[in-house]
Amino acid sequence: MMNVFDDFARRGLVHSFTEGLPEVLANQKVTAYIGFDPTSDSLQVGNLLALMGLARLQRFGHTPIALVGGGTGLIGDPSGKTQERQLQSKELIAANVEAIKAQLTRFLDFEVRSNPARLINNADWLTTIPLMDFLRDVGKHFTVNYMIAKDSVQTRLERQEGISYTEFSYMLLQAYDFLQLFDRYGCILQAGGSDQWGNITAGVELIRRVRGMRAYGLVYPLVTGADGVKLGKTEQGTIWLDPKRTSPYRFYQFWLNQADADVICYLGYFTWLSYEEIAELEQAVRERPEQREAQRRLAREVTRLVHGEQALADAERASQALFGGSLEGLSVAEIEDVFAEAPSSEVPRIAFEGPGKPLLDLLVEAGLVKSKGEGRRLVAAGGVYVNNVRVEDASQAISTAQLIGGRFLVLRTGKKQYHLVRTLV
RNA sequence: GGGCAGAUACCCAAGUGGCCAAAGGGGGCUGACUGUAAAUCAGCUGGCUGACGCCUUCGGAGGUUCGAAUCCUUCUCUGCCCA
Repeated sequence: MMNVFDDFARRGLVHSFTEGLPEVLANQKVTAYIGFDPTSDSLQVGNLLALMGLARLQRFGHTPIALVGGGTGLIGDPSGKTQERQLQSKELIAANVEAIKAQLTRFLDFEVRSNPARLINNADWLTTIPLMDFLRDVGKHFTVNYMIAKDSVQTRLERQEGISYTEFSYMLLQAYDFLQLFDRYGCILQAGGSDQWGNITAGVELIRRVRGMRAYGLVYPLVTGADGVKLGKTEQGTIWLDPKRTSPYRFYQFWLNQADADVICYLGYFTWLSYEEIAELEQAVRERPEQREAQRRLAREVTRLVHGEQALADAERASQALFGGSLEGLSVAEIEDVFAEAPSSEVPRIAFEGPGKPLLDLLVEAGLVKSKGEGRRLVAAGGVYVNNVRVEDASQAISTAQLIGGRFLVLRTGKKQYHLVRTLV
C-alpha cells in the first residue's frame, strides 16, 4: 500500500522535506498542519495546492489541521514578498478568518470519527501571550544570526527598503504556532509552499530545543505556469475560490485555458484522478493536443471540487454556447441562463427606441472600453461584436430591432469578453 | 543637520526652451494564423471629435517667456555620501 509521501512525490508535490519524514509518514498516522493567510475574505487558486495537500493527508489516514492566521495575519509574512506589507485591521482579519473557514469545509472532512480535520485560529494564543513571556520562551531560542540567514530575510536585507522589525518577527510567531499545535494536538508535521521553508524549519528547531522532540517539515513547489506567472494570477486579477469574486464560469475557463506544458502536472496536483487516468490524458495531449482533453478534464474536476456539480454543469453549458456556436436559436431564457455569469448592465428600454442608443456609449457604460476613443479604435481593429456579429461601423446606434427577444443585447470585445445588456421597461 | 543625485504615461526609460500627447523597450488590447493554446506577424495603447482641431498630462505650488517636460523660486518625496 502506497503511503502519502510516495503519493506526494509521484505527483511532484515534494520540493523539500526534513530528514526522516518519509519513514514517519510510511509508518505512523500523524497530525499535520498548513497555515492559511487571512489577508482576504476568500482563498484563491494559489491556496489550492495546500488545500489538496491537507485533503490528501486526510485520505491517507492522517489528521489535518488548517491553521488560519488570525494572529499572524495582523503582522504579515515577509516570505516571498519584496516589499513591506500593509497592516490590516483586526476586525477585517477576523471577518476573513470566518469566510475562509467556510471554504475549507469543501475540502476537509470535519465529521469523520477516526481523523477529523480541525480548524484552528492562531489568534487563540498569539493575541494573548504577554510580550515578556514570548521573548523569554521563544525569542531566547533563536539567534539573530540564524534568523538573518533565512532566505526570506536575506532578500529583504539586500533591498533598500529593508524589512521592519515587525515582519522580521514573523518567523518566530510561526515557529511558536508549530510549538502550540505540537503541545495541544501532537502535531508533528508542518507543510507549506517552498517559500515557507525558513519559517517551517524554525518551528521544527523550536520544538527540538524546548521539548526535545522531533518534528518535520514538508514544502511543495511554487507553482508557476509555463509563462512563468504564479498560478492563479491573471491579467484580469486573481482567480478566487469564492464564486462571488470569480464566477464558476470564469473559474472553469481559467483551467480550460492552461498550457499543454502545465496541464498534466496540474492534474496531479489538483485532482483526485488516478495515475493511470493522468497517464492516458498525457498521451492524449501528445497525440491530439487540439482536442485539449486534459484541459477539459482538469477544468471539470477542479470546478466540481470547488463549486459543485450544478455550477460545473452551468459553466460547461455556457462555455459551449459561447464558444461552440452562435447565439442564434437560443431562447431568451437560455440567454439569461448562459450569461448569468457574465458581467451585465441594465439600460432603460426607452434608450433604444427611435434613433437608438449609440454603440460607443453602450461599450463605455458596460465597462468594456474606458473611453469612446478606445471603443472606436477597437471597432476599427475588428474587435467589437454585437450579438456575436462583428461591428463595422463605430458610430452606429443600437435600436430596439437588434434586441434579442426584445430584451437583451450581447456585447463582446475580442474573443472572450462578454457583456450582457438587459433592458428595463 | 550638511552635501549630491533624482521624481516623465501601466512599468522601465529617452527628452534639458518651440519640430512634444512626449523616442525606445516591456506590458496590455485587437486582428491574422490556430486548438478559447504557444510561437509568429500586423495595428492600437491620455480625453473629446466624422474630421480640421481642441482640452488635460512630464512630483506639488508659484514665476520667467510670445512659447516650458525642459529655465528660476519654493515645497514634498526618494536614493547616495558626510555628521
